[in-house]
Amino acid sequence: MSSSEDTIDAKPAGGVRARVRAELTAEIKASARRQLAVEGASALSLRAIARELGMASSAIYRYFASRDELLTALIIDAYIDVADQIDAADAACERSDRRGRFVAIAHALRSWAVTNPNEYALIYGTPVPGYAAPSDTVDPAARVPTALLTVLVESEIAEDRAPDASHLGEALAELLAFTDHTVPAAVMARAVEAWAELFGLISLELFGHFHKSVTDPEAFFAHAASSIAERLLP
Amino acid sequence: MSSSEDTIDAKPAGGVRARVRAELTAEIKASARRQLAVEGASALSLRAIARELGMASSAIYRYFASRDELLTALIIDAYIDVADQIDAADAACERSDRRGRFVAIAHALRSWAVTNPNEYALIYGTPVPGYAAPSDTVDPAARVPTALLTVLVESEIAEDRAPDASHLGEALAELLAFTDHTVPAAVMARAVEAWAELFGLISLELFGHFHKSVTDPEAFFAHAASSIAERLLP
DNA sequence: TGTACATCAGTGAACGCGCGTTCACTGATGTAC
DNA sequence: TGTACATCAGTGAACGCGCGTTCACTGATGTAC
Repeated sequence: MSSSEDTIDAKPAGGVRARVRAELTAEIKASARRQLAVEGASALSLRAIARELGMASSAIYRYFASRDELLTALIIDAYIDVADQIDAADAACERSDRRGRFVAIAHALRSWAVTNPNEYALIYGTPVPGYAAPSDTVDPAARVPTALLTVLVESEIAEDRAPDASHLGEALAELLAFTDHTVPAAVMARAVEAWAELFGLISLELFGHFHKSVTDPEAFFAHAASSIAERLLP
Repeated sequence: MSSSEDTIDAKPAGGVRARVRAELTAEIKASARRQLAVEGASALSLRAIARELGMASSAIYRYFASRDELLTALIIDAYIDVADQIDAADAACERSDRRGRFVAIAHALRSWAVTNPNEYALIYGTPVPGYAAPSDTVDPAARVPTALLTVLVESEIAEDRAPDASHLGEALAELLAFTDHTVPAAVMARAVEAWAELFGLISLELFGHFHKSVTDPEAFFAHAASSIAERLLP
């Protein structure tokens, strides 16, 4: 989190060299993202990026130590990007309108996915074989589920009206601890179900399984999102 | 569907050559499946298969005209395999126990996915870039959703108790026609939601997003499946 | 049952391609005095 | 302000690898008479 270097507006501003370097780093990532769209993550090629940028393939190594490091940067960027969109959508809502916030978050998620299908596939689709996500990706990855959970936590669902959720306490222990046990297990279970349904809807749509069945995925998603909200936040 | 050739037990049985050919075809697919596990679909290599089988790489072309044709065969096999498992689970239930049938289908789906994560990723994960699924895959792919729908159709949900589902008539037109309009739009919407949630749960689990949150995915899936059944089949 | 011919499986070399990564290098930009 | 040195970006050749696919070929297995 040494982002202080980037935001300082002092005279040298990190120097001309640093600025040019940041720009080229961004260009490399942009070119890589364009490649994702055509070939998919596992076909991401440093040489193809260098070709598009008109530079020697070896020059990429001044910016990323390896192909995997580039992939990691793309993954982290994608997580940050969705999370930012989601947080913005949430922030635009009346704080007390929890259903509205949930629906807004859901729509922000789908919008981002439809606009950036390759980034979506990168982080929520089949993991790239042979690639092990480093721990840097964990925090950004947690922001989306956290945003969904926060809506829950801020609503005061003290009562546990769902039946027999005690047996889930163990399966969801980590999550319950994460919210300091302010959310009862049965409610948490419904939240995880909602989370799964949202991602299921988006994945089925983007990966082609709604072809010839759900012909208007956007309309259907809108319906599903509000019906989940009703179920989740009574 | 020329499976009659395979099942005939007459003397020549298609000839020795045909039998050997079928066996080697199966061996090639088995080796390919083993590769999926290690490298993922996009890294599937005909040369690696040939190496494992101890034959010249060019020999594979006596069995599959191209890499894509092999991939298609694997995809179709995977669809058939899940669907067979699901149908068997369904068939083992009391016909009238619709909730039981739904839950059995759900568990068969997850069991298959957990046992064959690579085949699951092949058909329900990120599509292989550059690969266009031929129309032969459509029918096998439809069997899983059809099994889920059939449970619905066979229950007599004549009443449409959910509110304002008329606006979904268009989005779900194909599905409603598929069931000869015996299922009202609102119920169909709940069915698609259920379908999405099942796949969402399985995908989140298999693709690593339950790590450190849902620590007992099997227990949680069991809970979710039965709560979906209650919601879907009141 | 035996012969003559057609079909097919499998071989091994080759074509042309792309890839990630390393390395010694040139020249430009920055830093210290 | 000017010089001397260190740092860094970018180059181009090379290493070693794997890939899908084609092709002319050798033998073995099947078929027709």
